[in-house]
Amino acid sequence: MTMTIPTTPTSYHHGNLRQELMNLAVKHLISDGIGELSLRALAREIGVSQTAPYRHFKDKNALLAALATEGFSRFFEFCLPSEREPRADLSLLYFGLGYVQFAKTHTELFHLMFGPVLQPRNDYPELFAMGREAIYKVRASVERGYKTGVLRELDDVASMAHTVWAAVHGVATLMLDHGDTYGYHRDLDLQAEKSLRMMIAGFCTDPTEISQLPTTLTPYPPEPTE
Amino acid sequence: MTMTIPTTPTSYHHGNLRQELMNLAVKHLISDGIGELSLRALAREIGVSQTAPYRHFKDKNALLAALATEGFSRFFEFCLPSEREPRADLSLLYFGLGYVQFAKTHTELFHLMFGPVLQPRNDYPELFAMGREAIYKVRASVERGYKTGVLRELDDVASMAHTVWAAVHGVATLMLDHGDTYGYHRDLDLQAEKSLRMMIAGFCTDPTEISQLPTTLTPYPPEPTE
DNA sequence: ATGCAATGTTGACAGCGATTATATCGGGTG
DNA sequence: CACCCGATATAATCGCTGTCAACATTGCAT
Repeated sequence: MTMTIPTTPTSYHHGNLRQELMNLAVKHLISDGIGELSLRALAREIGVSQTAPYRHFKDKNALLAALATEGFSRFFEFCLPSEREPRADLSLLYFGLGYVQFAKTHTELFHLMFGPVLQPRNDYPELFAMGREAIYKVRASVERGYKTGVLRELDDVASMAHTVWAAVHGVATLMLDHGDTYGYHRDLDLQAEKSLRMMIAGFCTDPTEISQLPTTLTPYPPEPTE
Repeated sequence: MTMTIPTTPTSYHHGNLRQELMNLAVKHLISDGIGELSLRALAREIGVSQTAPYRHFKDKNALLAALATEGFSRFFEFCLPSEREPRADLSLLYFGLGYVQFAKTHTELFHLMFGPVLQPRNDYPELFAMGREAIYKVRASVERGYKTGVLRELDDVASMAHTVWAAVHGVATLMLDHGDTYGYHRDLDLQAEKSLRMMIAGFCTDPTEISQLPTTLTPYPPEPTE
């Protein structure tokens, strides 16, 4: 009887199936996309019966929802620079840059979190809550921007936050879903950042800070390393 | 031997299968969504064998691509007010409003046309061309706006058009995919229009025209009539 | 008329999500 | 210690799907 930690458990009960399913699912999500992900394939690869996953997830969408929820945790890390930035206008810019960066490096998770696959959201309360949390972060920045006078008070806080969100969301999704309409170049990253700056600058009382901030382009390419 | 026009053909050959498949597919797309659409179900409902559709579409995605391509034709009609408007800034606003309106009334088509389902676009040349045609329309407006001096020359025409596109696209997709994060109200339409105006106004030398134009809200609700 | 390309049919295969009933484990209670 | 119960995994199965290969029918051009 092996007493090793069950990395390769020989026992009847796997013991860590839920987590292992999610880990493997993320991998397949990255390499094959949402549509190709199959519960059966996951179970097969882990070496467990094809119905075992159903002990941990009510159905396939429940697994996807769990992935998306976990994805939000990673997403919030991408937005950390935004929360640490005291200037509200720069904070919004950092939020946008983090948003785009996340979309680029976790494309399939992004589609899961922000796309139409898991709808209506009411069926996934945790996921719903995560979305709310995200928008609240933007609202906080906008409110701060109003108080400090760096943002133009074009509308109430909620509406303004929604607008900022829409701007950022548009840049990111357009980059993902229509990137090949323009060709997949470094230009795309650059264009995304330019678009972000243009729009956010339009919300500022003094746009010079936004335009003067040095570019945050990450070393290109992340290029599918094969 | 009935000589009636084959609305209900009794002959071996259907004669109009391709078009009928597409019509029925659109219907099912509206009521059931992309994921639920099944070639077999379509064939069954039309009263034809389950493999007959493959004489007209290489695979399921080919049918979806055809739908998306056809969808662009309808889409361009929604943008007609934009092309008829001589003032370039208002033209962009109309483009955005048409875009949002289309997304709301043809949600599933919208997801097909602008979402990640049919990717890479290289596999669907006509679809690809349609996307290009759309962006060219925006570019034309931007160029006109530069020449007439109503748009601020924040960047070159292509970049500026991309940015406008991103703004509009963000408003529409956020409305569709995160509408229930805020609740499905008339407020959503209103918010979309406000966001559009805010962003486009930021691109104008004189934003008063944009903000003074009367609201274009259509009678609410389209409400699932069921 | 005849032959060919386009169109539709039949039958089959593998893969999928999901359900039901059954087997195995492990921890807490007597 | 023995026992039982809940949590977990299994086996067998259903109905559905996309897709393929081989065959049947049609209409049009020659």
